[in-house]
Amino acid sequence: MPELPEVETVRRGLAPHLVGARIAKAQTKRADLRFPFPKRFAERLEGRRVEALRRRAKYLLAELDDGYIWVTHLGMTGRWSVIGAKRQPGDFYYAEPPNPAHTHVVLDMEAGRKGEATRLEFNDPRRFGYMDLIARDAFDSHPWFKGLGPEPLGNEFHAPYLAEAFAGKKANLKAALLDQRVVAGLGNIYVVEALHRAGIAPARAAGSVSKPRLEKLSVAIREVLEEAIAVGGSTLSDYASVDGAQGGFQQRFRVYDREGARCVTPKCGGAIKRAVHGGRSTFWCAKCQR
DNA sequence: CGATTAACCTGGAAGC
DNA sequence: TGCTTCCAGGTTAATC
Repeated sequence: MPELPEVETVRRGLAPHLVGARIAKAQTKRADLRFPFPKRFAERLEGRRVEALRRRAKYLLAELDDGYIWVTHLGMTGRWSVIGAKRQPGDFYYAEPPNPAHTHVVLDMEAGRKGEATRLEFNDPRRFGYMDLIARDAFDSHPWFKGLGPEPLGNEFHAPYLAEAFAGKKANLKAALLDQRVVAGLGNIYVVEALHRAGIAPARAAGSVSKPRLEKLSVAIREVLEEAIAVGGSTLSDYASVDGAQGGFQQRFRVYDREGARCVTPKCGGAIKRAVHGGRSTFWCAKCQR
């Protein structure tokens, strides 16, 4: 269930092992994930030094020293693990180790920032994840990236932007926020949670929402993402960070997966509803979301 | 244009 | 103990 906060958590966990380090050995265990790996993928990774690890929307971007960007999308169940990472019992629980039958990429790193040689494994039971190597100067025109909207935690995302993006739109708000061309990185959980915090019904036509409400919405989106990142994202079943730690934000869901429960908004207490739209569950409080 | 369905895959939970 | 059905973080194409 990697949405923006989960991908960001993985990025932060992976960075100390990747950035500044050279890939000593790369192995793929099959020819494809959701899509075929690029030609000679493993060979092209071997010997490369990772100069930076960034995130765009739900993609991880590793900038290599040969001018290529190595892209990973985690799909639904993709997981990067640092093998042998010390598990430090802290605020969060630990996930089951991934099933080795679904480990598809193995990287042996030379020394990273921490000075340790580590093994990194990509595991993905459903194989909705995907990877590619994109030349840096072709990145902006690449089909996965050229149409993406602004980062919701970036400076270009604010109420006036939403007003412009939604102008004349008859699609419902929830669908509009899931559209990566409008804003990049939100998924089902965080859209539903942000709409609840903003007090707006998911079925509202996007173009019909007032400016003050869009202000509330833009703030709610930022807040929910920042809170989620601070606790390592949300774990429904598969997701875990690179050291096996589960997220903590699932304990703070106000509507997601809470059908029939009472709304926690002060003085509300309405019943949380669930409906399916476009094949995905939507949760909201019929009393305080208008 | 917008809404819905299916497709890509596996595994876990629930129902009978 | 089976077996079947439904469901899940994402993305994209086809169809109505």
